[in-house]
Amino acid sequence: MNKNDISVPTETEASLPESAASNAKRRQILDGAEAIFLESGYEGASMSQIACRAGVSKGTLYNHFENKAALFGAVIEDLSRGKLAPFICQSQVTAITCEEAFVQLAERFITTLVQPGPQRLYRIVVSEAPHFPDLADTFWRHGFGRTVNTLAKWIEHWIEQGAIETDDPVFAAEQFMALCQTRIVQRKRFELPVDSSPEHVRWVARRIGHAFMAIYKPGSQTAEG
Amino acid sequence: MNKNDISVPTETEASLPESAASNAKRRQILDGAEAIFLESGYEGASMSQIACRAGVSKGTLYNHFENKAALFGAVIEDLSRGKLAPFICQSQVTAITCEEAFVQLAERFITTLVQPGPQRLYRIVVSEAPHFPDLADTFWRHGFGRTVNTLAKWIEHWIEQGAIETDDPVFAAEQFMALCQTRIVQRKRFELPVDSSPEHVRWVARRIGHAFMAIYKPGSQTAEG
Amino acid sequence: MNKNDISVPTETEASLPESAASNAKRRQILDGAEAIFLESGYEGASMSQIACRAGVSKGTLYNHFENKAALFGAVIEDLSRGKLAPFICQSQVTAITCEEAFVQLAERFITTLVQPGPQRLYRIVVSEAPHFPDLADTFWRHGFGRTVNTLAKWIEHWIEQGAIETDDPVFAAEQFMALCQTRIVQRKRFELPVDSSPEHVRWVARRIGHAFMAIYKPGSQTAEG
Amino acid sequence: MNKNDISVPTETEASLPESAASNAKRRQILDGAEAIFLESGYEGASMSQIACRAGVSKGTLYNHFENKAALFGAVIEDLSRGKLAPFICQSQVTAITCEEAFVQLAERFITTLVQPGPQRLYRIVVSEAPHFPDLADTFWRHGFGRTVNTLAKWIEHWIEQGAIETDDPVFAAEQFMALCQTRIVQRKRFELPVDSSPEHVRWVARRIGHAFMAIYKPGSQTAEG
DNA sequence: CATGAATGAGCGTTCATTCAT
DNA sequence: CATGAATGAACGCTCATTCAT
Repeated sequence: MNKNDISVPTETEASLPESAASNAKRRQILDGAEAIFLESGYEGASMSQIACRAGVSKGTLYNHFENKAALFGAVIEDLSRGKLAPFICQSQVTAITCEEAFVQLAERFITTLVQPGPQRLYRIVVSEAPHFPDLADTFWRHGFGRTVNTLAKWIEHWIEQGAIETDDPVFAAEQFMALCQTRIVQRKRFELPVDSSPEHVRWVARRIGHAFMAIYKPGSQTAEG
Repeated sequence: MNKNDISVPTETEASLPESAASNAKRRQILDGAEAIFLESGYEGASMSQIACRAGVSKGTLYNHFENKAALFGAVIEDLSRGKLAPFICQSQVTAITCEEAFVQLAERFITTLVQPGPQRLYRIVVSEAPHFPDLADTFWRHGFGRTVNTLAKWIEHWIEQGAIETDDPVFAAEQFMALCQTRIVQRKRFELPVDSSPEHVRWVARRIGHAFMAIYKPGSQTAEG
Repeated sequence: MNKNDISVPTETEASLPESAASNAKRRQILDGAEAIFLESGYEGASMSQIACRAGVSKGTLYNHFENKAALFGAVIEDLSRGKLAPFICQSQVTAITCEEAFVQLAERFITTLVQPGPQRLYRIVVSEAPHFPDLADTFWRHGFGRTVNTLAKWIEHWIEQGAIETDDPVFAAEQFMALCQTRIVQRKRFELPVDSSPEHVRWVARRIGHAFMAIYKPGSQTAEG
Repeated sequence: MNKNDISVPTETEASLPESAASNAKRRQILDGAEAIFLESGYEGASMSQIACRAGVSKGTLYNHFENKAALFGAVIEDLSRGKLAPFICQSQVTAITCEEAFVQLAERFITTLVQPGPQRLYRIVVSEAPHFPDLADTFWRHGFGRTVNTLAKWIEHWIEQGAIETDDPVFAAEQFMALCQTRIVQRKRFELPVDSSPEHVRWVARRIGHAFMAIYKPGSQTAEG
């Protein structure tokens, strides 16, 4: 494993095969449901639309999932696991210096987060979190939280290199991700007009990398309580 | 005006009185609608529930607002203007040093943002932004954006004092607000368990203040492109 | 009175003046209500629309008319009396021969009956007749029935002239009116495409006049039981 | 085929069976809807009433018909095709002389047209014709127009016999039908009191037959332009 | 297991009507 | 007498869910 590879091994899914045909239908339903839920939100989506988009009958939905809420839960888990995680984790960082490495990482994060899929997923998870207790937990474990953990380990690597200094790499990772949501990601979330060109993304990423280094480069933590 | 006062003058609302009774009913409806919309989201809220909570008949809703969407828009505007803005803006900072001032500010921001009202408003605005183009704009102008502007002016004050150095105070303000959403605010948004005690808030705020100073204290911007 | 004048003296309306202003408002309401009822039918019309078109408030409607049904009744009476009757009755026939006189009359009838106003009035009266017992009676007394009576008297005139022979001029009048509804009027009622040019109207009218004379010219009634 | 038989072969309906149960429900809904629409008109009928009368739930209505308008269209087509056409067309005329044949035909027409079903159908079609462009066309093709065509062919038969003389049998047919609407049918349409006893019907029919012969018997067309 | 018709509660909205001002 | 806000029943229609086939 390359020292710069921050990818995370995909969890070995138990994935008892049950029946190939059944799994195919389940996949078909999940695909349709993901499309509709992300477009319309939980309440805005209707089981009829989902059945239609998935190309199955409404009854089939209920053969595979107990009800709308259960289907929604499965959709979020599937998305968090399969769509979001790969986006964020499989990053091959090719930088030489530490700061440049974080700049590249910020660039990738921002680029990923402003895409429609992750944006929509973020929206729906945040908005339904109060009504589905398990949902945000799922999203966190497979998505954001996982990224934070990966990032924290990567930061530990740089600590070993002597390029970063902190006694709380997890907090540092969270802070880095918070910084990545400055301006572009933030405004996109509100559908406000914002320049999201690669050039602007890189410009913001550079400022983030610079800021992160300013905070955590060895010697800057002295004053901290 | 105290130099540390970052409050913003409330916009002189035209607020043509029309009729006292009519305005009272409008207020009554808005109050009921705010409660329901924040609880259930846009699609999840029903006009019947709103009428019930507001203590008026369903027909009355439609005498005051053209339809559900218009009522929702009015609710968001009212909340952004009346609930969020005061929370964020009317802060009397009593600090002596610059860093301590930003720590206090971070503390106030976090404390505000983790409260149920702002959390719910954030949720609904983010989730409905794609379906209501005007909505996020309203929220931004009266809420977040206004806070950013206020904060930027405050930062300019510290620049004049020689305590902060940057040529882009608005970006710095956005970065400060992004930092404030590390850990507690972020996790609360996902309804994840997190220590939001005043002590922990203060601890996070201190780290934010320290980080912000590390980024923007005079002399740290030299390496920046 | 010209022997060819088949107009009917307008009934001396009691029309107690009450108040000029009140009558003006009543007129205003009737005008608005007529427009809406004729456009949308009884059930399809709403009191709100009527109030809006009439330029008065909804409450005012109920100050002048007990309810929707009463307003509708007044509208039909007003239309039957004021719009339909004059159209049909005030005909100056300038013909020389009896047949040509009936041709001219048929021409006028057809021309009148295919116009939007009378068509709509016919539609609404026919369709609401079962639900408003008085309504069709009103329409008949002031509209169709009055025309039949006028026509019957006019036929009697021709009987005296020896140009027509029948012992039942009222039935003859009804038959003449039935004939006038052949083709053009009939098809217009179903909104079917039909040539309603003056030339075609005249062509049909000639056939009607000819047919009527064939039925009622002296000597043709001999075989009748 | 008897020369006096003016019946028309029922169109071979494709009537793909799809499923017996589905067609039965459709029939059940149409029956309920016909009853309600004919009683109350299009706007006056409510989908709830129809569901109730048909003995199904409201949702079922919408499984079988896209909306109220589509259901209404299907009702009119069904009535025009199934109820009106047979009434009018399947007439076995047993007359010997031509005039007596037309008297019998008039008698049947009048008898049919004064019955509640055809009366109500006429009312609703005439009143909704402006709002449903296809509707009157459907009614005409399956109902009135078909009758006119059948009648025209029958008239041609009498022309061949030398009993009738005209170069426009279709217009003659229309004229005959117009004559049939004298007095009884006309007044019934306005719900006016009128003697509709078989004796009176026969009396009117005799006058119509006599009139029709007077117009079209050989030799009477000479004066025509 | 897939289907799709059936359900009835509930949706957003409009209605005719009332009544305090 | 004019007004327009208030009402709640009813509107056309959609919903999540069930179940016989």
